[in-house]
Amino acid sequence: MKLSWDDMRTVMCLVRGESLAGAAAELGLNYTTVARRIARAEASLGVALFDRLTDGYQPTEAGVLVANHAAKMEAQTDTLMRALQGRDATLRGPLTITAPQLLIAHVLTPVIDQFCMAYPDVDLHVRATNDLLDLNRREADLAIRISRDPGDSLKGLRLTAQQSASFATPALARAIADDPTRSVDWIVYADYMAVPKNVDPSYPNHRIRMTFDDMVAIRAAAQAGLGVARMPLFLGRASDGLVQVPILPPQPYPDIWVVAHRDVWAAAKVMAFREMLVPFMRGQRAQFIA
Amino acid sequence: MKLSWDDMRTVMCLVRGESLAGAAAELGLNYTTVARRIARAEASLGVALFDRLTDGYQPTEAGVLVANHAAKMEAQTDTLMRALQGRDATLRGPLTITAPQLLIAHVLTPVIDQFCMAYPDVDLHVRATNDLLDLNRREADLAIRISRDPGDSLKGLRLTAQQSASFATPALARAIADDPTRSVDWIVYADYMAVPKNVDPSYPNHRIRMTFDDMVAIRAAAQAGLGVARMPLFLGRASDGLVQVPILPPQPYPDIWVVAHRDVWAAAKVMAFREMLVPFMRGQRAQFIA
DNA sequence: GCAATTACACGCGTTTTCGCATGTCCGCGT
DNA sequence: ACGCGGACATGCGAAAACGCGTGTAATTGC
Repeated sequence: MKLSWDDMRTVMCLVRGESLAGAAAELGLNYTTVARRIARAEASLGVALFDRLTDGYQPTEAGVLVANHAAKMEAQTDTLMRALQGRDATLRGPLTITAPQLLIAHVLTPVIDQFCMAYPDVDLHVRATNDLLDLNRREADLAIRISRDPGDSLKGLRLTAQQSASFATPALARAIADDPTRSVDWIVYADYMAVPKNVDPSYPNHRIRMTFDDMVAIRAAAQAGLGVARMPLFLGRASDGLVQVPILPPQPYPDIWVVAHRDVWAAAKVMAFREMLVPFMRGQRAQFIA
Repeated sequence: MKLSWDDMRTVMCLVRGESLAGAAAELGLNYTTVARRIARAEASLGVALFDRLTDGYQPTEAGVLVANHAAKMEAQTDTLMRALQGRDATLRGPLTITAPQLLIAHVLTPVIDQFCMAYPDVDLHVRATNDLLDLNRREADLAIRISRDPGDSLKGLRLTAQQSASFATPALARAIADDPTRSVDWIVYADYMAVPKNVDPSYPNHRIRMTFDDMVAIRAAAQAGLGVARMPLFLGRASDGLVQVPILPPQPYPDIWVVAHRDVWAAAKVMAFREMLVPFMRGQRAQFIA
């Protein structure tokens, strides 16, 4: 009736991963090892933790119980790791940052490069994604986010305000300018199935031509001349083949923040990055507002 | 920067055990293994967790940090184990009970024997000690305690009230009866450096002859005729060579309880023991009160 | 209806981990 | 001063854990 802590973690990963292979991937192990550990855990507890079904391992009630407790232990290790990281005064070793794909591509590359040059002993991992990584679970140490506030349990600094506006190809822009009453084709976000508010009333006719769930795709569609897209000023200005059109005057858009968990906010590497990022972004403010 | 959960546990045990050997004993490992795990933990974290001094391993600030978080994880595993145990509906496997030394010796032996006969598949461990074992940390599953209430987070059932009284050898008892004014020598608890309250006023002269921190020793001294001792009725009555003396009339004494953690209270083995214990103790009540 | 895929069990050879024996350093008491 | 015991380091052989390859059953896709 004595269970290894690592075996508890394995049980948790198997419940979470829903298959030996999934758990093994999360643990960085071969799936046979996961199977063996589960067998050992069940033997030492004398309780079945999983039902072996044809399509995989299905946790029993007891298995879920173990997994839930292990999850709390994992939260504890996350807290510990953050605490250790927050104490770390060195400018060596790994640092993971995350930012929206397009912000990295069009704005942040220089400051990332500058940081790597200045601190060659830091091995910087950049996770360019639009998903919000969980800083509590240490998926990243520092995040640059577009949002209205830094969020709970996170510490943040507002880097700049920004605005959005409407963009299209020069040809389409000219056509609309020539005939403001023609119907304007919009390319919009999938979950925002409407023409943007506050469009200039000189352009009375609109329709939604297509929707995407990804800004890269929206921009590509706009660059292909398929319609007008609303996007942050920095993005439209940095995109070849697009010009700003006056249909939608510059609108408020969520601010850009740099955020980190409170525990790691003061870590040397996190501070060093921030101290390079903040003045850099201050110098770039003109890109973001009209 | 990835630390095995078992290594965290090892760090905690080393901080707690204060030497490789102490930690190894707690973990059931060889001390070399502990040393290796600590070295591995430090390597993977890149932080010194212990200072190697000539007289052993001294935890650094970071080591204490790790140990504190591991302690919280341990509490979590304890909770889990109790939960699993509470779900256990079998009457097989280990069951650990604890009770005061003298209560086992003079009262409980028959019911313990009865239980072992009735449930031969349960391997019962009895921890006869006056220390209060920590039921939260699963040092025992069920405890029989002499106290005024079951205590926080524990569930309990009052088995019987009891009283204390004064006991001495028959010779000493006669001598005092012959001359109530002679000075009565008392043998008392070390931390209770006073003659018991509520002594019969017919015996006006008292002095404390000696103190002990252990009831077995007090009884032995009384049996050797060194003086009068206050003890629970059941104990004095069951002790060869002692008779009750009327100096101290029967006094209230803390009740006897059976207690267990709430999580394991309803476990099959715990219930089975309780269901044997409760009627047994009911039958023994006359032993405990005048 | 048959190939491809997913998910797992099993056996074998390798790597890692572990326990034991030995050696060193140091403080302590005689 | 010298022996003794506690606490740790080190090297070696044994044991445990692991990864890989193969085999099987059920499901999916064409």
